[in-house]
Amino acid sequence: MQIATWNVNSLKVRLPQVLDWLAANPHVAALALQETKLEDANFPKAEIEAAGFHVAFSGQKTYNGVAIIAREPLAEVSAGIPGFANEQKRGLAATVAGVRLVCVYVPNGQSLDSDKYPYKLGWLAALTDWLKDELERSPRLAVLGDFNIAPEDRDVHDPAQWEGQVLVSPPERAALQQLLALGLRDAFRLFEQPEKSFSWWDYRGLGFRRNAGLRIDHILLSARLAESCSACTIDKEPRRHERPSDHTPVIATLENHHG
DNA sequence: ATGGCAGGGCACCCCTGA
Repeated sequence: MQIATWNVNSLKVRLPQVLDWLAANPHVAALALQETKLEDANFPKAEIEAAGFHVAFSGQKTYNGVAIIAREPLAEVSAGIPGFANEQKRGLAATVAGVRLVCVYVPNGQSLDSDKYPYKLGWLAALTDWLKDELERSPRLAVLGDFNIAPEDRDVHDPAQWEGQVLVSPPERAALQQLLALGLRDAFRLFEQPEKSFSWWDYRGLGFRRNAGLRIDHILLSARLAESCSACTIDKEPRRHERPSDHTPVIATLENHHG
């Protein structure tokens, strides 16, 4: 089975692309979406179910919003981070085919001197606390989403240009390392990868054409799932579409095993 | 030093994204 994540930057605009992509990628058992930007009352549940999928979602008007689309029913669905103020709809967990999936849209942070920056770090700390418990309950766990953190300089098209900015700052990178220290692995780095591999490119200034991007969308796997992971790839194809999202899907392939 | 592009709200210019 494959699991995938994609920040769609408005599901209202991108739903046809999402359904086309799922049809073209039949091994994707579950797809985590971020930035749906839809209140639950307006979520296209019927359209997604009519296409043969199951779906869970947690959204709000204008900003944020997360969803998980799956080919099998979703169990034990929970929105948000337990014990954390969840006005911003940025987290969703569900179990699909025996795998615990946690879909995250980590706050952007805006800039290092913004109030949103400490909010981002606090959000990540709360996520880490929660996932520690979640991992004890669910050894087969994957955290998928837009982390808004480029883990290392090799995940940045121009590290000198980005130095000192949000998405690459040492405290953000340290927060990601704290998350990994729970026993999670960055699926993409389990394998040899092409240099200059990114998952987001700025709409402005021909960012995609210049490959001026960042790798900020990640799939983190528990030790058990990392053992069964045989590939992790970034699918750049949707970024070439008309009206693309600025992010592209990231896909991890998990070999079937028992237990 | 600034804006570039895109989406949404909601009323046309502003906010946010990354």
